Amino acid sequence: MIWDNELNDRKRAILRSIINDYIQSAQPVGSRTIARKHELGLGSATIRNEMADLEELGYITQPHTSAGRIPSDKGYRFYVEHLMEIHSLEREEMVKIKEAMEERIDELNQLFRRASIIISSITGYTSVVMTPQLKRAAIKSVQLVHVDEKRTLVVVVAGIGVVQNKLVKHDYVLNDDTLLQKLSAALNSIMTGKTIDEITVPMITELQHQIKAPDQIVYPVLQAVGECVRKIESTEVYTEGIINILNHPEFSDLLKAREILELLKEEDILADLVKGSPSKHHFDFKIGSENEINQLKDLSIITTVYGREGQDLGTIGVIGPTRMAYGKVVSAIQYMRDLLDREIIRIFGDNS
Amino acid sequence: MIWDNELNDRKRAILRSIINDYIQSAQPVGSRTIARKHELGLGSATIRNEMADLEELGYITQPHTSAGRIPSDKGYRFYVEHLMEIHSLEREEMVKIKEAMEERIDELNQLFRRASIIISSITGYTSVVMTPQLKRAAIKSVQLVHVDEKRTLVVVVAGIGVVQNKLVKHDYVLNDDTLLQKLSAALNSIMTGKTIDEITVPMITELQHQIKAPDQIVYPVLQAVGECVRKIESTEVYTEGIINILNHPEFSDLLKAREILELLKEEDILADLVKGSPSKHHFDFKIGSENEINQLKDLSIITTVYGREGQDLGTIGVIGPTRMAYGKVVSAIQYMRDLLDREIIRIFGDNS
DNA sequence: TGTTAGCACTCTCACGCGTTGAGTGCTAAC
DNA sequence: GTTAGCACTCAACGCGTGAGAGTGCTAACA
Repeated sequence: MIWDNELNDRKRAILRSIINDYIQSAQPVGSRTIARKHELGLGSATIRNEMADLEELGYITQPHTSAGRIPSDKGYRFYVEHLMEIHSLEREEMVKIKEAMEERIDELNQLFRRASIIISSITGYTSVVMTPQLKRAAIKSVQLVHVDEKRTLVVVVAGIGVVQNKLVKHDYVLNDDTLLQKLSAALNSIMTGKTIDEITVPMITELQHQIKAPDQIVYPVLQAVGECVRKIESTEVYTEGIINILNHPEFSDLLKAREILELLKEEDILADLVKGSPSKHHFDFKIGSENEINQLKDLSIITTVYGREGQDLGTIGVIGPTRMAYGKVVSAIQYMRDLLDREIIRIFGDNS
Repeated sequence: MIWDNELNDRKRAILRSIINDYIQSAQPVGSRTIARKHELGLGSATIRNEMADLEELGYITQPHTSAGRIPSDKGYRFYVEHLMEIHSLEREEMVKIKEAMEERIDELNQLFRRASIIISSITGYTSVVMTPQLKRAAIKSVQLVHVDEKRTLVVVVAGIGVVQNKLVKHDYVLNDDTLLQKLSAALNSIMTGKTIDEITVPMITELQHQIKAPDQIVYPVLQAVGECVRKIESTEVYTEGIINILNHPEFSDLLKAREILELLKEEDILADLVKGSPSKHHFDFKIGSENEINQLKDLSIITTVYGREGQDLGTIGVIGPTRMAYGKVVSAIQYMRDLLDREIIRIFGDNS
């Protein structure tokens, strides 16, 4: 950032005041307000001059000549990088979060859903939690469970301990599970330790030769295994509090609001939005027009990653208006990320 | 309905015209409009007189003296009972629905989700699908699957063929699944054919005596079985297109819209709203203030039931403004219900 | 007796207009 | 370099006015 020195301390202080005020009030803020509220020991005229400079430099803009100033995307960018104060959460908020997270949870999807709900309720914005993406997961075991004569449950356990299952319906009539046991053992012998794309057609034909299981059962089962692996490897997106968007005056225009809600509903768009926080202990900000999608240029997105270092890293984030309480959101996400990390270790054990 | 004769044919025709027009335009409709658009062979003055009568009887109201009339809840009620024409769906709509439903689906939740999405997209309103409630489901079998040394997957199959599973984490270290097989067999021997509340404590202690499995594994497993049964017996609510609400001019007031969205988000409220369509082949209408929840008095809800007669009946419905295209919605729901019935039989087989 | 043309009346909505107030930029004095 | 003062700008608000849609009522008609 070569521009860091473009602003002297006084300008920074004024910019910070403007943004803090605007975040709180959603109203353009004028020089008098700054002079009065924040004790900078400056008169309004001085502040006016500085504001004119800040405007020329592109940190703030004026909606119209006789209005106060509002921060530009560049202003917010400078704010999150240099000016923002991150005051930690209120004690009661922490308690609330902790209590909610400590209710007995032992499935991952519950955990993520819960986390998403809490973050959105604490911040008042929209939350997104993306599950870790497990690329090319090695299969640990495959189990077949006899449900009834025409249906079988396929269970796949992957390397780090994620489990998926799928019910298959087949035309072949199974009266007991002896065939399934044989098939299950055979599947394990060829699949264990491999990723799905290491399993080749010859292996399958070989398998069929060995145990002479009919096609009507083998194919559906294989397909289900593939489906389970796909589910294991794919990421899921949990989102909560989408309609919180409506609480903020910048979206009082129904048409715009609808458009945004429509977009945020789509999981793949959300996934696109929040992806790309590379390292841990680092927050990624996308502010307003830094976002690729044009309709969302009045939104900011704050994300970070959670999970065991180097392993399954998922993303957690918050979407809100550019005029977002950045400091508060950062601390909320931070707190939740730490809790998530702890819970994940509790559920999976610490095999790092 | 003692009032059925309160309206002669002409009044009915006029009322129908008013409602059809209003459903389409969302504007108060005046006497001239009716006289012109619908060929009733009557002058506007005559219609004005009839409208005055209809107003006095409470079927329509005037927003203010010099505006046209809009239907009251009572008017809509009469409309759905006597006046509404149910023209079947457009051919292309049917094709669209059928194609969407015929993509390979073999899990029930996918089916319901899909149905919900389609209904909401066809009608442009909010759709709700409630899964069948299986009260006191008999357990058909319980299977335990060895996942890794500290985790076991519990699979419960219930009478009609519904399957649920839950992953349990236990402190006891399992190196292979011999113990699980024994436990599984024992569980089956005491649980098969019983509902969950027929299983008593003595049975459990007896079981523990027999197979000498440690508490650290038996208790978590039992709890998981209970959890699975709970999931099997509980209903789930699928809803889609909530924000379609915003498309309708009656909810252009952001505050009201937000309130409604907030309510429709809650699963239990939805469940409350749509419950209570007793018999099959019958539509249940809740119009405006007939609804218990005051904030939703501008909404109507149309529901019907699907599923195999006498057995697992679920509910499918649509929520929209009282000014809803009732005819269209009814035919869409009808069509979808038939498809759902067929699919359910396909998945479960017809063991009725 | 039912229907309809005509008319006066009512009320909303959109438009234009002046006023108000917040906030600015500039200048001159400190 | 800072600040008080002043003229200027512009959105927002309230108000009055006129157009338009729709009504109810009356009187005439079939």
